[in-house]
Amino acid sequence: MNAYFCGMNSLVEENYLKALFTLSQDNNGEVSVNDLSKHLDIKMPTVTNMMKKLAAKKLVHYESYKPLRLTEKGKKEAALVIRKHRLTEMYLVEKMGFGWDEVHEIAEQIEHVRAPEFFAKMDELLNYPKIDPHGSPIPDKEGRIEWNEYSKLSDCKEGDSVIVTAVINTSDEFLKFLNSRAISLGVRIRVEYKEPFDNTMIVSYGQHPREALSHIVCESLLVEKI
Amino acid sequence: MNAYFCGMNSLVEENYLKALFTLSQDNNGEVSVNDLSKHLDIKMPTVTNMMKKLAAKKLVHYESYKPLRLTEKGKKEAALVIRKHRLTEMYLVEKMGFGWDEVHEIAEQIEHVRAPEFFAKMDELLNYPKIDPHGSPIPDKEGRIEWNEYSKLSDCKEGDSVIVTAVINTSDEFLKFLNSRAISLGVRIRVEYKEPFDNTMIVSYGQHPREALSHIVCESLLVEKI
DNA sequence: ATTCTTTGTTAGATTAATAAAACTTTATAG
DNA sequence: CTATAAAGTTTTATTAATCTAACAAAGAAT
Repeated sequence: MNAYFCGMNSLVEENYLKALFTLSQDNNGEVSVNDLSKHLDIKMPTVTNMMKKLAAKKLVHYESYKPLRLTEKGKKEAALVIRKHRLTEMYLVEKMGFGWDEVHEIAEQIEHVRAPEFFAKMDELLNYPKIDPHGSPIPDKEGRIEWNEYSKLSDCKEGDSVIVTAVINTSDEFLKFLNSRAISLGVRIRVEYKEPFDNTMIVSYGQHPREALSHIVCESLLVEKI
Repeated sequence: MNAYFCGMNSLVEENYLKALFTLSQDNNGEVSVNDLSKHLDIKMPTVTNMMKKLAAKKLVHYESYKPLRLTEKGKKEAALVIRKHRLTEMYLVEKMGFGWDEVHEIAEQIEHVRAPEFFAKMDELLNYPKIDPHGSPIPDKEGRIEWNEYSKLSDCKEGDSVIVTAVINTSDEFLKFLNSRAISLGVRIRVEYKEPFDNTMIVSYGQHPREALSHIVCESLLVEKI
């Protein structure tokens, strides 16, 4: 058998779990064999078969003709794969200089690497990020996910009041910039005006009644609406 | 079939090629089925089978009961896998702070990632290194290898004259240190004395008749004997 | 030169992941 | 309430990678 190369729970299994996890978010935990089949581009009989195997491993609840549901164990496994994927995306963007749009395919591959130290190191070098470059939450080492509704400051409207919750870009320059404007996690910001031409925002916060933040900056600040 | 996940030439195939390449260096290009079998920890019949498949793909020359030999195409493929492995090792050490001893297993996994941009980026960030952290040459993008005989300065004896050919550690601090002592690629160094206690070396070069280089420094300098 | 050992090959079987064809269940539309 | 469509399942088959057992060739040792 091939488990030596592909790892204990194979890369194939990881892909099924990830797909189940993703699809189940849109439909309160239930996934149809058909949707899964289409999502993975694998024929339905194959999917049915694999579901029986995953059920035998207590990773999914499976009953004939019923919708599929991940077990708690399955959810955790899936979350850990997603953790590897999102950490990788974050690393590729932050530390290697890839664009947000370029990293998905690469991360799709690297997420299957079996080397905990490697992912732990990325986590450390990124300073234990809670979100990925697209603002999606990164599950923790136990597979737990903080389901916060983050939005980019750049997506807020005039009059919105928000709390800065995370930064996407953690480059030195950006952090220095934030520092120079006394913006840090937890700061409460109000959008006073949004320039239609270049999307620059005039905001107020703390001792700063009127700061201009460029669109680039606003895109890298994730906030929670209040 | 599984090629969608494992890639065009599977990860398994890559491992056979890599092993063939490695083993053939010790024996002017010839490898026995037995050695390959032991090296990969795969039984002989399986190896024979695989050799027939690789022969069908023109990657090895195979004749019953004769030693195995990689074809030119096979050598190139193998070198490209080794390139990915060594680039990865170099990246893990240089950019992520792993120790030389920790990186092999991780690189063993990442070398099978199919994402040319990823390896190209590592290459770029490492400034196109020619050798890996152990001083082994990194094949170029065409799979060509410069077969130079590099040794570490720390392995040289009193009286040896050498030319500095490469540095293993490319950290800012180390490069600054080298700069401060006017050591750069191409400098001709003579080992005057080697302190038995801590392996510090007293060397002479250019305008410097007597510089002391610690063991740590000497281990990071690769040289060509003359 | 005959025997024994090592090395290599063949044949047959297994497992994981897949698909095609045929069949069954559930849902939908008259 | 049937008839049909859609979704799901079963059965059978294929491919890649592996193994064990049995056999064959090459090489070494007397």
